[in-house]
Amino acid sequence: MDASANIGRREREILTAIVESYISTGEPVGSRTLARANPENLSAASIRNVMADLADAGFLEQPHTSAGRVPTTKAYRFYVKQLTGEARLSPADENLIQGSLQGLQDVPEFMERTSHVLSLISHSVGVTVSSAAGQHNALEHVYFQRMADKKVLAVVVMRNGVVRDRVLRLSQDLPVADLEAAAAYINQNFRGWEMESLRNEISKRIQQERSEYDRLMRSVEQLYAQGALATEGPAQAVFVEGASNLVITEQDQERLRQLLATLEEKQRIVDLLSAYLDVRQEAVRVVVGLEDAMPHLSNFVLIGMPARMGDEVLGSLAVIGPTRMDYEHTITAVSYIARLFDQLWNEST
Amino acid sequence: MDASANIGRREREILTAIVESYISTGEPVGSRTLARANPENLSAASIRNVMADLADAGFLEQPHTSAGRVPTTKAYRFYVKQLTGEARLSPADENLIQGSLQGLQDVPEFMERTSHVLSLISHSVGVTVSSAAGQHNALEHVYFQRMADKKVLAVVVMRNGVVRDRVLRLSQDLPVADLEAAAAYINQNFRGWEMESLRNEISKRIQQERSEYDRLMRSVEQLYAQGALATEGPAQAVFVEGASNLVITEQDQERLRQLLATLEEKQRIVDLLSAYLDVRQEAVRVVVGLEDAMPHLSNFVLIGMPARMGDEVLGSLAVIGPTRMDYEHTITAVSYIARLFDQLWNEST
DNA sequence: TTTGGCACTCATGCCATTTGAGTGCCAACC
DNA sequence: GGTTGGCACTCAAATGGCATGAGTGCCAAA
Repeated sequence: MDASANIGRREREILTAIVESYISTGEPVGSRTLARANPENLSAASIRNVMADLADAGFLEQPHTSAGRVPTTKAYRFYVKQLTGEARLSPADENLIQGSLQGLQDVPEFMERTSHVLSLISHSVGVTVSSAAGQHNALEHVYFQRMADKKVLAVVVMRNGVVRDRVLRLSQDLPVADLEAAAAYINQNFRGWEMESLRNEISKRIQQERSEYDRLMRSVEQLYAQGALATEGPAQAVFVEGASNLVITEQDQERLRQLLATLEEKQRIVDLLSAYLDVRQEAVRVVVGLEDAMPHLSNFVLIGMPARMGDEVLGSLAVIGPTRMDYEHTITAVSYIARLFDQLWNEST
Repeated sequence: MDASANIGRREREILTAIVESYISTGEPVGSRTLARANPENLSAASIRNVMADLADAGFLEQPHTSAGRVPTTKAYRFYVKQLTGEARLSPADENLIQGSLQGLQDVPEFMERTSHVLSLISHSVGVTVSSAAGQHNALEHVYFQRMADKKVLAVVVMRNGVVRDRVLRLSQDLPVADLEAAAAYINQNFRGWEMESLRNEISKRIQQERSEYDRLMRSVEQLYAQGALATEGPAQAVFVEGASNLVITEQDQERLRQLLATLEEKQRIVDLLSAYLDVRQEAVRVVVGLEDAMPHLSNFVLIGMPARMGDEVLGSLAVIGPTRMDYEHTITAVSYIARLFDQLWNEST
């Protein structure tokens, strides 16, 4: 039943050679060229036979009758699966990465530089997304500043150093003294609490006190209701770099335009990564054929993994590029950066 | 001496017609077509004469001998200068803008949405840069959090609601109590001070106290030395949107690639805007011919102005696009958004 | 000063032709 | 039976000739 069953050693070698040739040249690959390039024992005619089989099994396609063969999505998946994953980055690349990530101050900075360096190394689009604030985030300090009538700036500092600020619009004005009291109350009672349980507890206390006349709790309630302690914060930060690399790959004008437009829509990137990358995965994931999730990204590949700092997932890093890409190189780079990030952060903290 | 001297009414009309025709079609414009399109009294031959004069004066160029004329940079500058600036946006565009800017929370959000809406309206690249923190920024509150050995998170809240956080690496560890004391000292003594004079005063006091043994001042000095109160903050936020629009305009592959690459380098954008936009300018500035500042941006135009909130300059907004663009429309949109921003902010504050 | 006419230029599009890489299939070979 | 060489056939892409048409410059007439 399964067409892949008839894949023997010979077939595998030829398929690999075809994929690699197509990746490097971009031209449909014919039996003759292949026979000449890989001067193993095989002749063009034998290769032709194998190619016909591979085409039947759905690994190859012909753009038109008298052209060479082009690998299908299935072929790329097969090719990626049989990569050993033991490749190492070149020293030059390691230096490039280490240099780029030196002296990092915060996570967004890491995200930005990573997307950049990924785009350089993969010659495709480097993409990073910082997670919505993690669940395992403990409160360190809150601060409220009255800015105008009914308008309050809330600054929340988490234990891990993330600072979140937002402007709240209250239904009723609160004087500075009340704001200070509310901040003091929260800081004294909830410092070190995880944000989620903190929110639960506060809403519980608000319920309890509701009946009573308690000026303090009424202030807290107002602030809480307006999301003073919400952690989703602003939209997740998304960094997309290297879009210019697509110009070379993508010949068709209209497709290129749509591609760039898609990459500009941050939300789509977030969706894409969250659809394909699993927070728990330990290794790089390669997704060939993104057309299901995003029609404009047919013939594109996602190579990515979550960025961890110990147990906490701080975001995802990925490369989005054409199926014709150096998989091994890119996979190695992505995994290298993810590992390095975890290390760097631990060391310097 | 000045070639523009011989520009009469007739010449001006024809030049304007040529520029407009070229903007809308992209084809070199010939005397015949022009005569047919603008069925005024003039015949092709007369127009030819005028065109020859305009070409001599440096307003027109020919791609090759037997082709029509193309406006030069000089012609665009002339064209822009004679625009009345009295155009109004279409209601649709006004709605689009107002809708996009509804419910703004903070300046970066404004910047992001504005670059997007500008790219939509101009069909070019919308660019916004948020200023490095203004000079006229008063301190509201600082907060220090010890994160690890010699590592401190500094959070500075300004009176205008800008929150800046950075991780400091101290040469010597400070216990939590010292950090709290330092924060309290700064908050009590300098709340409401402008950042710049604040910094001067602090460094003065540090000088004075240097000889004495004063634990508090030593803590403050350390924190200050590591930039706890620096306001440049992280790199300025730059938002570039609509790069996909360039695909249609720019036919040449290699040029397109360089263009996109240039637009991806945030620092270049900052440089470009700061080179051409003056903080004090009240109106939209149109810069035709960016090749001086950036070779890859030849044949490109910058249309922008600073974004103000009262007296304070919060950043710049601009459109970067090909010389073939709808100047009047874009100018109007840029100025409309800048005005709207100032309004919106004042209203809601 | 404006206009019509005329000779000349050149990019562009069209067509027919050639070229070359590729395929499929068959018969021969080890 | 898998492998190979040979052969006829296909088709995209490159090539070159040719017609087309928009454009120019210049000149002479209105």
